[in-house]
Amino acid sequence: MEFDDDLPIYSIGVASKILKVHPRTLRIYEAEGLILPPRRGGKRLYSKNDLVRIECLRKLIHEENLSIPGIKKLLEFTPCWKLKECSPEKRKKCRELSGKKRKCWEFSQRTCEKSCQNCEVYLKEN
DNA sequence: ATTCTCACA
DNA sequence: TGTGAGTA
Repeated sequence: MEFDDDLPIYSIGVASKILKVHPRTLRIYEAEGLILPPRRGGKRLYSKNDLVRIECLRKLIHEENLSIPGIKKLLEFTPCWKLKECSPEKRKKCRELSGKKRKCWEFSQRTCEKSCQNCEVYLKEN
């Protein structure tokens, strides 16, 4: 099943082991707002897609020589409807609802190549 | 046993 | 980025 990929199931310990990165690094990514792992009982839980996103971050940092602030800049200049596969109609609603509350990329979590349905999720939540 | 936050010889 | 302290 594919929708399982968004289920938060990995603890930071498991995630860091799979990704072979220091847990501290993962916490830093979150503090920088590059990844938004939901928490349960104060514990971060990463989904399969989160792991993919993190792999993307590390690829950008190491292979593309981008810094954390650099990536944040990149995201700021990349509207969410370019990151995701949003229909013009959906896009319109999205902008009406989001307004100036949050920056696009703050809720447009997605992987490098695959899109997600956060748009719909966001619409439901509001 | 694990994770969390904070701070740094 | 990594590591240790003190908690929860």
